[in-house]
Amino acid sequence: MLLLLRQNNAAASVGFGHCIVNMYLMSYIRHVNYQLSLDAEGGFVVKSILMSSSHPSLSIANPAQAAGASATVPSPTFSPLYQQIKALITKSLQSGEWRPGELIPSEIELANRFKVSQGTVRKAIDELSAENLVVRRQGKGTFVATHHEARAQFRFLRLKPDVGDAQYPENTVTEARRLRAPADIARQLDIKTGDSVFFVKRIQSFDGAPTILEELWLPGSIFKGLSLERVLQYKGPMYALLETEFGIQMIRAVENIRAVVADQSAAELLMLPLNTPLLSVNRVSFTYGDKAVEVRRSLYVTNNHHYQNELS
Amino acid sequence: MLLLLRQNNAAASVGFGHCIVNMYLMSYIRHVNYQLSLDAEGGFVVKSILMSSSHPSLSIANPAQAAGASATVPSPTFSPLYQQIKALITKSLQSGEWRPGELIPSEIELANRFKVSQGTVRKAIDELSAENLVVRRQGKGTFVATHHEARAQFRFLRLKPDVGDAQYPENTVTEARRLRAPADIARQLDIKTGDSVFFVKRIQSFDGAPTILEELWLPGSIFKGLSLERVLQYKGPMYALLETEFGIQMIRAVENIRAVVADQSAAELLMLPLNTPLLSVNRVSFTYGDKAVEVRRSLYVTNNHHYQNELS
DNA sequence: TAGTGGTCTAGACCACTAT
DNA sequence: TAGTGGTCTAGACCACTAA
Repeated sequence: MLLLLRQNNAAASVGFGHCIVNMYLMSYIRHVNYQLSLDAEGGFVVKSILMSSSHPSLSIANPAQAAGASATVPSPTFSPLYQQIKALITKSLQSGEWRPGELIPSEIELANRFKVSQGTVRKAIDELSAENLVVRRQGKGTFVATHHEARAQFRFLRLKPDVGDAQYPENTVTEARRLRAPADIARQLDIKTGDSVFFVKRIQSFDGAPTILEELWLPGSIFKGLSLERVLQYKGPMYALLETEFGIQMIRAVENIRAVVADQSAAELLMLPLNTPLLSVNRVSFTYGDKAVEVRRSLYVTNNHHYQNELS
Repeated sequence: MLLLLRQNNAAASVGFGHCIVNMYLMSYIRHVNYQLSLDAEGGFVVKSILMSSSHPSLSIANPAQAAGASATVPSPTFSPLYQQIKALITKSLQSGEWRPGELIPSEIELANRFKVSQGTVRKAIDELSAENLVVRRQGKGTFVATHHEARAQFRFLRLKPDVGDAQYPENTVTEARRLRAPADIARQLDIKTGDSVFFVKRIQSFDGAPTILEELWLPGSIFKGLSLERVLQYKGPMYALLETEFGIQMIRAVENIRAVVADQSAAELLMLPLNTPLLSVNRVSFTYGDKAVEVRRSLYVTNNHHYQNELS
């Protein structure tokens, strides 16, 4: 059951199943309490709705959670309608109702489904598009973003050649196995030290020159069944593999960058003199719900490349 | 004189002075030619407008420039109305009609001025806000962004302490003088080698520890009268000084980052051992119209700090 | 030709700020 | 209370795509 709280609607209607409860929220409503019970299909049925009025300036704070129903109901807070719609669409993206690369329903369809105007759906999708979760294509529709696309290849890779256009790196995996999470990795993945993680070590080369040496840690509980064979066999971006095989989409990442010098091991693997300065990039990647699903520690050779960043 | 080309307006009206020419643009219009002449007040007067029709699929390409009037008329291309409004507002920001920190006219006022709906102005301002050129404040109005503000201090500085919150750096200027632009600097500033530039060298410290060693080059033609005294005297962000004293706002920057090791000079100034790895950050900053107005080469000590970047 | 997203309008009510 | 930006709607026409 969906429950949307809206600012600007005089109608009050209550529905069940996959439908909407429109509530006339006037500013004098202080509390909304409602009782829910499970119906035959595992959904919720509204047993009662209580509202109490109070001072006009007081607003309504998260009635769904107050009712203890936050676990299953999509936790509608008193946020703008388009934000609630955005959250609902995001939930469908997360649940796999529409898979990466697929067309999502048109704005008009979504507007009908959620019983809001097209403009409100549009604003929700505008934000999703700005966050690169979906891609709009005029005349065709709106598509779920995917890592299987030329455009997406360099979305998370900021290392550019000093001259010429960005190229696809050539991949050499040197290690890929399951191991127990060290404390620092576990902390960044929000799991427990010693929990199972899948570890990958690889070298990426441009024009035959080893340029990136990186180590990846992926939570074993999420990426069950990942193996050396699968990693070796797959040609293409790692995030595309994870998306297709495990249904996990990387949608955001934070990188912390430092300067270091090459130690013996790095120098050998990157075919550089000892103590060559390198960029150390520590990335944590997130999927829906701000859940960390990858730690990646990379060393970038910046002799003929640079890390490019736009500020505004 | 303003000339707006609009997609969705059945009215065709022609006005003079600070007003608008609404043109009914149907898709069969192939060319728009108009002759302009100067009026008594230095503005333009429309002498004639010619349109020729053609195949429906052909669109109109920049009639103002075709008419040779691009120098004074705000070069209205056949872009969406809100983009044209955005360009006009940007022009007013650039010209200083509204100064940094000041309130700009309300959406309704701007809508009246440009003879468009409030919604169209809103969409234009939405984009300006997303680009950090203006700041919206509900109930108060829309303000021109400024570097004189706590929030803006870290807009262009991505170096964060490993522990604790970002702090204000302490500044030590070691050099500030006029000199002739070296070839590489000149190229990045889009000026000629040997042209006058103002050069600043300074050290920024956090908690007394020298952390950033940087050199700045500013085009002398733009920042006339900049002096060692002025730079030493001013306490606060460099960009705030440039904004206030010279009316030049930094609105965008591109950074290229590499790893290097400290040479003798850097090691001494940063009080580090020789060959300590450092981040080398080469920044080019831009003002309105994508005009480069600063080259900044910084060395960041990343022993207790890191360069933080969000990817999405 | 039908369907999609893109632009534009007009009008309503809201929350927030200042007077 | 008046004025601002924020949300929401309904409806129109546009450009683009594909059948």
